Amino acid sequence: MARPRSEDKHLALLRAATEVIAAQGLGASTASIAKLAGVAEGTLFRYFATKDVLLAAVFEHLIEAMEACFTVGYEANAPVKQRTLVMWNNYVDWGIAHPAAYATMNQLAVSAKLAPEQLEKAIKLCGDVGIRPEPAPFEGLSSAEASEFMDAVLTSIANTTIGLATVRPGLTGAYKAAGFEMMWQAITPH
Amino acid sequence: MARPRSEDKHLALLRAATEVIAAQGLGASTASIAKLAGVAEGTLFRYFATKDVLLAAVFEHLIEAMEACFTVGYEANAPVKQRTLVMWNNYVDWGIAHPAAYATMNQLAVSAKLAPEQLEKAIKLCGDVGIRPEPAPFEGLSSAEASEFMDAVLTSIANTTIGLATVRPGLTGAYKAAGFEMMWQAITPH
Amino acid sequence: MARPRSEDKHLALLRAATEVIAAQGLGASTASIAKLAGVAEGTLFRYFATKDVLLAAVFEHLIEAMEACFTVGYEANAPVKQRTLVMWNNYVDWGIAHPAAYATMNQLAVSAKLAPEQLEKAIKLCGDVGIRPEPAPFEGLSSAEASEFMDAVLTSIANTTIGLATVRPGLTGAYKAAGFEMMWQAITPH
Amino acid sequence: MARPRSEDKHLALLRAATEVIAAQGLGASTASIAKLAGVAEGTLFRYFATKDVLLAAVFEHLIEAMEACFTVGYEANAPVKQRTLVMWNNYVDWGIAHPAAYATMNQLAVSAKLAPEQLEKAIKLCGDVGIRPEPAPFEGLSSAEASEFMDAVLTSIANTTIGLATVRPGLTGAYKAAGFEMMWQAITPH
DNA sequence: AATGAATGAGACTTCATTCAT
DNA sequence: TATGAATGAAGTCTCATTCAT
Repeated sequence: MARPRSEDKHLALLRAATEVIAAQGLGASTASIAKLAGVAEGTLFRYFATKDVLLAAVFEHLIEAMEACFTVGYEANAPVKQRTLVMWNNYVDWGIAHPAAYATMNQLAVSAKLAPEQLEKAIKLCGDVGIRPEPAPFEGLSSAEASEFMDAVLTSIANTTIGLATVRPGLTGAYKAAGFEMMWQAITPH
Repeated sequence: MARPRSEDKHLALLRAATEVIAAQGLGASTASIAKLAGVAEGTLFRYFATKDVLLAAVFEHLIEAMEACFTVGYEANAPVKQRTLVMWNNYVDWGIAHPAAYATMNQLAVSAKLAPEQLEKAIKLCGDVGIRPEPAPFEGLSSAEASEFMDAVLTSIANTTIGLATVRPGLTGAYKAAGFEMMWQAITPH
Repeated sequence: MARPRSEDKHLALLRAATEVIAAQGLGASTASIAKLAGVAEGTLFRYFATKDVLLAAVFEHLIEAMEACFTVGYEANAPVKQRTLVMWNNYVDWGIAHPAAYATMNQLAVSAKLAPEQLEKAIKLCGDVGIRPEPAPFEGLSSAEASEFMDAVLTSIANTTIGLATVRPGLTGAYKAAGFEMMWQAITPH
Repeated sequence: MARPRSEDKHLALLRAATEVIAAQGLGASTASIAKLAGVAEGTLFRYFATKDVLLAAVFEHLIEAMEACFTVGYEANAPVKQRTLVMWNNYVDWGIAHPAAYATMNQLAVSAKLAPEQLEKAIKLCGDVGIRPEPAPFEGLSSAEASEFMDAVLTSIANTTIGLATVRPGLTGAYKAAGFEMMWQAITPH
């Protein structure tokens, strides 16, 4: 019967937090976030009980936003390399297109402010990105350990690609292609 | 600023900062750093005019410390792959052996608290790490651009290796070998 | 070697807190206390880590101040009633002379902000006030229980006396005498 | 202010306030009171314009509730001591039976949040409790002043009795009897 | 009349930096 | 030079009260 809670404000706060954190780091004040979102300082705490709760929600939101991009253009029947390429492009494109989101997500990922289960989710998502060939047999690593390592390498090359492409947007296409080639060589058994 | 008296205190502050920042992040208080260094709160500011100045000095110091490890075991006449392996091991071993230094360096590198020329230095160092084969010719990238990209990929795989090895110390040897293989495949022209 | 911590400020804060709490209750802000003490807001927290710590220290300080008045005029050889009268007067006079201290002490005593051992101390002090005849035998109460009850009654009558005397200062002398008589009748066995 | 609709809600708020204040002190939030009362935050302010107004109403309500207990078992023809005993028991029993109400009333009584005329009322009620012998003639006090003092003493002993009985419920009967004896001795002329 | 979202003042506390000793 | 007491701005969060629904 009262004014309903505004989905708009909820979203505005998440977006504002994403921008402000990208620019100023996790130390960004709740006041600056509220201001950018266009709400009063106190209002932020009606939507998120605590700054940490807000940060967790931002992470969740960014993960979901990213996830949503991943299915685009994906075809289950295509050969492995092509499917991997689609995912690669989706991920890299997302990172380049949303630099604030990308930066904030990275800051949160290394911040020790997230619950373990949230990081799990993110790691699992990264695993999904890695449609890739059978894990190469590495001396001293089980198949699962090798898989995990390869996924991590895949992700780190993608991040490197995003980083450079953001700095030199003109070379985005070339970076994406070259990055994919390097990544593919890295994780293909020889 | 005249060079302050005690070289000991200068160093103690840098080390204390490294430890405290690794543990608590860049928000760590100057008071806690001074305390761990065994000096008074105010003394810190006689050695470093500002917290940001201290942070920059910490970064500089860590870069130098790392650099010092790089020449170990290096032989100019050995074949490329072997020389690269030596550097690889030096870097990865350093990261694993000095987790606080490694963590703090990474925090600083992404913190927007560093002057551009400092980051340059770090990037250049990473370039030096990369004793590696001739850059592969990538469509749309100049030789210098390809070089830079390959160096960045090399570094990112090394960091991934350090990260996993730190989490699972028992597999350090296997990670180092597998990581090197993947990296080498990635940056070798095919 | 640095400026020594000021005993003056420590005391000024305790006194300011006593005054402000007497006037505004335990909800009084630390800012108002610091202001009345003539120090910066932050300074308060150098002397007392927390508002609760300050409150506990205020209580302690008031108890000690009160204790200090109790030995005045006390003669161990005098008859019981006379010794009791001396204590009675000391206590009542103190309460009347320091209304803010008296009010603040009472507020703190009922505030659930004090550690149990602090209340113990206060209760023990009240017991000391009660130089009084042998406990009367009350049906269903052990000697210790009767003692405790009598002390409590003694204190409550003293407090009542202080309260009325503060409201009507002109009658202080009469209240003190009448209060003592009533108290004495109450706790003397019949 | 037009009389609000629901007598139920009015009462629920008064009761909720009594409970919450007993548990958390006068700093208890209006939100928590509204919640316990089962109404919305804003609704509270339709019944009580201000938090202070609510507090005053709570006090009033408790005084009335207490008053209602006083006539129980009272017989105008009985001897004085017996009539006094009836009142004594009524008061003490009420305090023990309604600890939240009793605690809240005391908190309010010392809070400086009440208008003088309200305290008057409370004091007058305490006077009514004191069916008691003729005031003793005390040096320097008029008959009215002595009366007032004796009433105050009577009340304070009753409160002491309630306090101890609440802490040690097993001794309630003994405390009540002993308390009455002490009180009676105190206020009987000798 | 009732609701609860929104507000912003103000509470407690931390901290980089200054400065008296 | 070294110290650590002092400062006050700024941060997170709470809450009485207002107001759109």
